[in-house]
Amino acid sequence: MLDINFIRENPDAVRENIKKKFQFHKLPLVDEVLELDKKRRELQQEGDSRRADRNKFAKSIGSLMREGKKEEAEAAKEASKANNDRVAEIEKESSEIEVVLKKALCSIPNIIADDVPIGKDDGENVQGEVFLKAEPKPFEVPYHVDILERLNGIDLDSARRTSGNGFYYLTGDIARLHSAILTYARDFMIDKGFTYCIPPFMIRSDVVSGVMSFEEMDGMMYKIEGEDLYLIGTSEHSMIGRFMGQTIPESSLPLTLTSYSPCFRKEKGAHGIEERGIYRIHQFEKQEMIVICKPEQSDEWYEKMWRYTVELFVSLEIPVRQLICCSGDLADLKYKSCDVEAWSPRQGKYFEVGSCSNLTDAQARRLGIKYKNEKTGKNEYAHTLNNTVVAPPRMLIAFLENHLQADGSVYIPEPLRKYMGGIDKIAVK
RNA sequence: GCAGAGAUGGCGGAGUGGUCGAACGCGCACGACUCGAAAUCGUGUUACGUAGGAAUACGUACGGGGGUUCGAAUCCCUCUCUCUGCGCCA
Repeated sequence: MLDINFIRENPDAVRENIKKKFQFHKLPLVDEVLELDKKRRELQQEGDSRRADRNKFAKSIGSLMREGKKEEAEAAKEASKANNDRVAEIEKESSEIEVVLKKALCSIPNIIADDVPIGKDDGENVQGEVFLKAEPKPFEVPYHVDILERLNGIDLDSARRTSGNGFYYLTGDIARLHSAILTYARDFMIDKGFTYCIPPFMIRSDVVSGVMSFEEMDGMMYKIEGEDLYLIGTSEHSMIGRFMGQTIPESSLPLTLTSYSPCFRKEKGAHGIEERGIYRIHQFEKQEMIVICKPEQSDEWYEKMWRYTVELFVSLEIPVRQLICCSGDLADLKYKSCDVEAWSPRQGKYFEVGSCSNLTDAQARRLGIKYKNEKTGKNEYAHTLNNTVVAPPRMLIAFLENHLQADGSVYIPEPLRKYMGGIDKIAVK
């Protein structure tokens, strides 16, 4: 969500930005917004002066009553009523305009960073840095479910019976490995100075509609029957919701938080939900990082954040690369975004294991997340960023494929061993 | 879950239909006094929107939403949260 004042002053920059994102159908929105904004301000001016009149009437009626001038007071009441009718009309009209304006404003994409590659869709995303050498295995790498089953680490049949497609039982050493990865990731982020946080796993509808559009909500969120509660799709929802409408003291910025939560997603219409396995599922767990900072700090934090994820994967000896999101693939709120992708020796390509985004002030403006600028004394919108630290079980796929040995066992890299009771491999049962 | 009480500015806390953006106190900022400080005295101190170069003016906001009224912090409805007691429970 852009600042209406910015659009008013820089309509061409806004149009140029829309073109860069190949959203030509949204170009008319700029003029629509300018028009609505003009109308809105006109209405406000008339409304304000009418309301000023209402206040004057009310005051004079008050003093007339006290002086006992009954008839004059009644006459003033009549006059006031007529004025109030007009106020009501204006209020109705303004609130209608407000709704349309807000919707249009939310559809206009955030200004993207200068260094975002221009491209139509995800096919034009650009490879960034590459870490560790991506190599094929000297033997055939089976599908991850087969690896898991051979290690006695998964029970999909039972999960289908109890919960349906898109759920899983992880068992034994694999379940332990899953927890070990999360615990390691948690400690990894704490060591980077982040504050560990366990948020609510359910949030109210007003928070949901604050953090996402109706379409996203419909496609992702599970609603609790009979309650005004939804299961979170990511801890970002409750982590960012925590700061809705809040003004944060400048001295406590940047807020660097790492949160754990299970994530629940309907994945309505999503590609791959029918696929057997744990790549796309209705429930998974995730360690996330959230940064809320001053505007001048967000570029720096963005760089740091995706590199932390890379560092974590590299420490677990999993080859990864950065994939820079091109303009057309960038969600509307994002200024800049990249995925961290892990190497799949089975498929001979990289696949997404995390996503890092700088939303600048777009999300903060929408949700009213501000900080008090001590220098100017003004409240200003903060910048928000989020990134995946690690999300098993998806990450498990990369882990298993990369650490599978010729004998069918799976190698455990050193940093994880202390969370696995000291073992250095998971052997075939 | 039941019963009762409550939610007001950065904090404490008045205010039960008009003169209330809100007494008073604390805090904070500036000034005076002082070599300097404390104490004291004085002045100022909410946010957001609109107009304006600015000073400023007007509007909105007393947990959220809705209603009654010419006029609502104050009355009514509703939701949320907090406290106390009872009940239940990892």
